[in-house]
Amino acid sequence: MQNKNNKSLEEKIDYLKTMCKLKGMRVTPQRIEIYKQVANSCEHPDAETVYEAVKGSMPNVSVDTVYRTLASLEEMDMIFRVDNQLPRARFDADKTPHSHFICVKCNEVYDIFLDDGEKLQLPKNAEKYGEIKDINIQIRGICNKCLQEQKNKQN
Amino acid sequence: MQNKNNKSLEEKIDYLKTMCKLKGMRVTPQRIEIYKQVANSCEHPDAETVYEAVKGSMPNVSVDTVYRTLASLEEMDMIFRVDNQLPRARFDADKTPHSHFICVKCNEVYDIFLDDGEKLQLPKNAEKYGEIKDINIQIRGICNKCLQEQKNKQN
DNA sequence: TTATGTGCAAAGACTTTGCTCCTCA
DNA sequence: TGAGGAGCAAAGTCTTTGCACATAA
Repeated sequence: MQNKNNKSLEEKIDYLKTMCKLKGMRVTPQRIEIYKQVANSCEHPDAETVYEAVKGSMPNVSVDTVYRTLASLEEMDMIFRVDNQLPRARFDADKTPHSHFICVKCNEVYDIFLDDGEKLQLPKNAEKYGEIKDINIQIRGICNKCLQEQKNKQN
Repeated sequence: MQNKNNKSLEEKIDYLKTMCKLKGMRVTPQRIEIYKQVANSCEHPDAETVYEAVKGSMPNVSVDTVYRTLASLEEMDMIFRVDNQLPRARFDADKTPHSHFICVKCNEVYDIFLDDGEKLQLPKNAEKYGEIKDINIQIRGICNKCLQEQKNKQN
C-alpha cells in the first residue's frame, strides 16, 4: 500500500498525536496503528480490513477496539466515513476535497479528485437549512472494470 | 403526511403498476402500500417506519416483506436509498434532482431542491471511472432546529 | 495515581434467508 | 396453474456495550 498524498505518514501521525493531546485523548499504540492503516491506504478500508491489518503488528488487538477507535478518530475529524449504502462502513483519512465514485456492482470505492482550479458549487439553498460542516458528493454507477466484465460475458 | 410534489399519488401508483408489469413483477397490495408510504412522505422513512405505517392498513404485513419490497422497489429505480451514515437505511421516492442536508446532531434529513434554472455540475473526472447512474450530494451540518437548541442551552 | 483506553465476551440493532403457503396473471 | 410474492421464524452480519484490568499522562 502506498501513501496516497504528499504528506508523509510520520507527519500525519505527529498530527494525530497533537490532536489527541489537544482534545485530552491519550496517544495509545492501538490508536496510532489503526489511524496508520486508514491514513496509509487508498482502499477506503472497512473496520474488518483495518482490524486484519492491525493484527499484523498487534496480534492481541480486538475488533471492538477498532470500532471504538475508528469512532473516536472520526469524532476528531481525523478520518471520515465514506458515505455509502454498503453494509459495511468504510473509512477515509484524506482531507483534500474529493468525491467518490461507488460501483453498484462490485461496491468498489474510487476517489475522484478535482482538477486544478476546478471548484464545485453548492446548491444555493443549502445554507438555509443550518450550519454546513461538510459536503459529500457521491457518484454511483458501474465502474470500468465491471463494464468490461459485462462486455466479456456478452461475447 | 402531505404529498410532496405535483404528481398525484394515484399517478405515482399507476406508474408503479406500469413499471412492475414492464419488469415482469407482480402488482401486489403490499407493494402498493409500501411504495405509497415512501412516495407520499417527506420524511425519508426507514424500513421500520414504513412497516409501522403499512401495518395501519395491513395489520398482517411482516417486516421482511417491507425489507424485500423496499429492495425490489430500489432495484426498479422507484425509490432510492438516502445516502447516509446512520444505522438505518432511509428511503426516498422523489426523482426530481435534489440533495440532502443531514443534521449531525439529530440525524434529520432535509431535502434541498434546486432553484429554477440552477444546475449542479459534476467533477470533470467523474466519467473516467465508469458509467454514472446517479449522483448524491449530501451536505452534513447542524440544522437550524439544533442550532436554536444550542443557543437556548447557553442562556 | 487516576481517568482513559483496551480486551473479552456477550448482547444489540438492523437486515436477510429458508421454507411453506398463497396469489396474481 | 404455475412462477413470483408473502408470512413466519430463525439466522446472519455488522456494530456496540458492560465490566475488569491495563496503561498513558
